[in-house]
Amino acid sequence: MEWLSEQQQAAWRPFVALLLRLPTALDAQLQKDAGITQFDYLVLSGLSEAPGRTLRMSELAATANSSLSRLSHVVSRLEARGWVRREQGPGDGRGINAVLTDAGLDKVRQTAPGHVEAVRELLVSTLSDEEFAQLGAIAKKVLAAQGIKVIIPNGPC
Amino acid sequence: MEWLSEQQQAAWRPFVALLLRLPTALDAQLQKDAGITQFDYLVLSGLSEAPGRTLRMSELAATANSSLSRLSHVVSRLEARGWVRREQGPGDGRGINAVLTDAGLDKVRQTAPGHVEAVRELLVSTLSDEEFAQLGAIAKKVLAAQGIKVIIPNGPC
DNA sequence: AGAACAAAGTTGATGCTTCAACTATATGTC
DNA sequence: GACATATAGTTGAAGCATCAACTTTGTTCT
Repeated sequence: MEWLSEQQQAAWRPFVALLLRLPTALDAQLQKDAGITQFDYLVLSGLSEAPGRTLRMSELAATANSSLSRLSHVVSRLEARGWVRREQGPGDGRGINAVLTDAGLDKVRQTAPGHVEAVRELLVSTLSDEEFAQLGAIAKKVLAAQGIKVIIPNGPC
Repeated sequence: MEWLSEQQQAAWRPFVALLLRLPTALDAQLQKDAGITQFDYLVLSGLSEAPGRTLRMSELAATANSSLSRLSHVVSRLEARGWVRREQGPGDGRGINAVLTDAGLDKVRQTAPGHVEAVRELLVSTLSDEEFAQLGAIAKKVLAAQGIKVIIPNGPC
């Protein structure tokens, strides 16, 4: 059983700090400006980028990196706010589609600029292009080691 | 107002995925093996490394990267479990010290190996030394841009 | 076709986090 | 010295995440 070396600690600690602080900061911005969480935003924007603004719950969970249970609760809340609607999916009788409503699309469009700006301010602008690319490559590698493939839709953020 | 470029998205998405998945995975390990959260662990181990196993609430909050409110709740729970005790601090009449009890120290010692192993497995082992160092440097830089200095005590993890 | 098992989703309970409001002590200012 | 303001910390309420249990539908094997 080995502890972390001093060099490893010197990398690990700041990373843990980032893991705690960045989501808090991003959530605070979204909560304040739009009354939603980052996870809500991920779900809404994930749907907004999907063909027909529609995704099966399990696929949406994959793009949002969440459990199905978490997603189900969140979709219920988003549904109650009129931004998402559930539909029985075709084919597989178990499949449920989450569909982004027009109001939901509006919400994403209103929310995106502020959120993108926060991401820029808090993260992107503080790093060189090369560093940011390194960060992405490292994240990808770590996830790949756990068999996770990141889904990259083509949207604002 | 600018969106993220395609290269930036290609870095941002995996990073978001990591931000969501890694804490979940670490929390799951600690919850399963020790019945505590990662944040609990951070508080306990932070105290275990402090002189006299004692830190003022506000200092502890800084080392654990948390709000005072969150810390206060957590310390109350840890106190109820017999791992931490509150003491009136000397000097400043407002200062409260959190002190790690013997039982608390035992808990950290029992918990640390499994947690360190999880960190190794999930993160450290998947990266080269250089990559891991890069990750640390990047995290440090991002935090520094927000005026946050990371406190690095000398403990297992 | 029937039994066993797996996959998709939901639900309710429990515990954690956040926010705003509050108390108490310290510090600065006139 | 009194007043205003800032800092340290706590608390309760509301919202969110997680886990286990459950239902329903699909798949596999014989």
